[in-house]
Amino acid sequence: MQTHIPNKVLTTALNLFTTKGYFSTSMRDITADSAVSTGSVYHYFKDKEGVATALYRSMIERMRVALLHIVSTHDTSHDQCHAVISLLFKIAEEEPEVMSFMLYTKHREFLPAEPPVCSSEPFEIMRSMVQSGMDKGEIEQRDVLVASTCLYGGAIKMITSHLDGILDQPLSSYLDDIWACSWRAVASSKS
Amino acid sequence: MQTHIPNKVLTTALNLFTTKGYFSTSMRDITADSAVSTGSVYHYFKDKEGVATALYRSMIERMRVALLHIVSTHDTSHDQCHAVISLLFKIAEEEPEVMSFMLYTKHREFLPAEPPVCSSEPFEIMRSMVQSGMDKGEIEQRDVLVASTCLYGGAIKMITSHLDGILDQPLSSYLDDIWACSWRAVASSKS
DNA sequence: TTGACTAGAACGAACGTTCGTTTTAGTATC
DNA sequence: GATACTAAAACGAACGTTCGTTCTAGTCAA
Repeated sequence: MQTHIPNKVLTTALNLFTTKGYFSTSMRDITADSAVSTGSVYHYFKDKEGVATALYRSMIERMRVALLHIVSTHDTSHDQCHAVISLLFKIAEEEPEVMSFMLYTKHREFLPAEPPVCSSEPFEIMRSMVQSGMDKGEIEQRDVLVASTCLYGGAIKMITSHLDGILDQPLSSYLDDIWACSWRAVASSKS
Repeated sequence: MQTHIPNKVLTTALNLFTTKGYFSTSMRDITADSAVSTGSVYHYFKDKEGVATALYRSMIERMRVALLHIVSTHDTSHDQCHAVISLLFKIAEEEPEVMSFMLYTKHREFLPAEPPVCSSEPFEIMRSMVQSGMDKGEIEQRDVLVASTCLYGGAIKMITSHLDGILDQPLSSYLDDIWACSWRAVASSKS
């Protein structure tokens, strides 16, 4: 049972946005499901877009912290990137709404002011892991965007498949297989 | 200059849906930009969703035909899959709206009746290429969904990056690089 | 009493859609 | 060939609904 009103609103909004979509959830839906009155919602948030922005920012921030923690607790790019994909899979399974809103939602459509997810700080941290892997010779030299896209692309596609419900097995059971493919795509030949 | 009304409507809708998003384009926008009256639009299409459905179906069909042609004109899975990615890159560059609507739009939000893109026939054909590659020993044995996701995932992510406008170079200049990574991810060790 | 908070009725704008009408194109009648 | 009729196509003003938001009234701590 949550008591803090902004959190109640954000949690409700997250659920509604990911199940019905941003445009198909009305402020009335949010007030009804969260049991918070219209007045209160507008007291804490400027408008509907403000709710979505707050949600988006809080998730970006959460990811940023988690990724920086991974960087500081793993030595090789190999281990860092593996930890990233493990983390993404874990969140996708335990909190699919969070992953869904972060990866699978076209924020541009209702958050025109925010930069695209791929330009966000978390994705930049992920790319910097790849870059340092290339500097150290773990990862073959090539355009860092290409390498990152190939390394993470498969895993992310797998997550969206999971969110779409087209996977037979639990997502985590694919982790080793996906990682083997993804790493092989970019690893330098000497490793 | 188009004269066939349904085509005028569909072309206009495609442009508006991909630039403003489905929910942010009104029927008034469509009638204004296409210079077709409200009455005529509703004469040819049941409702707004009907316009989107027709658009979606026509694209799926177009892809289906193109992919079957690739299958029939290339012998190895290697060549087939390479041709697929080339085709996707070509469409993404020459008709970004088409790619955008096909790959990057959350159809589920406004086309709840349609199956997700990844379950559509085109994607099934793409997976069958991978499956036959595994049967022939070109591609390492593993879950076909995992292999397909890894093989195509990077390229598709690259396309969405292109559509987001975060690429420095023209998309096609990344093709060889991406293909090298992608194929290496799944190719059997003996090849 | 004041100020932060809550409540939900009320508002105006914008939406998807309908519908009565006009225009067009084709066909039958003389 | 001219006329009358018909059905489909095209039109756009108008409708009812729903939306995001505002506003006024009220509550409760301090």
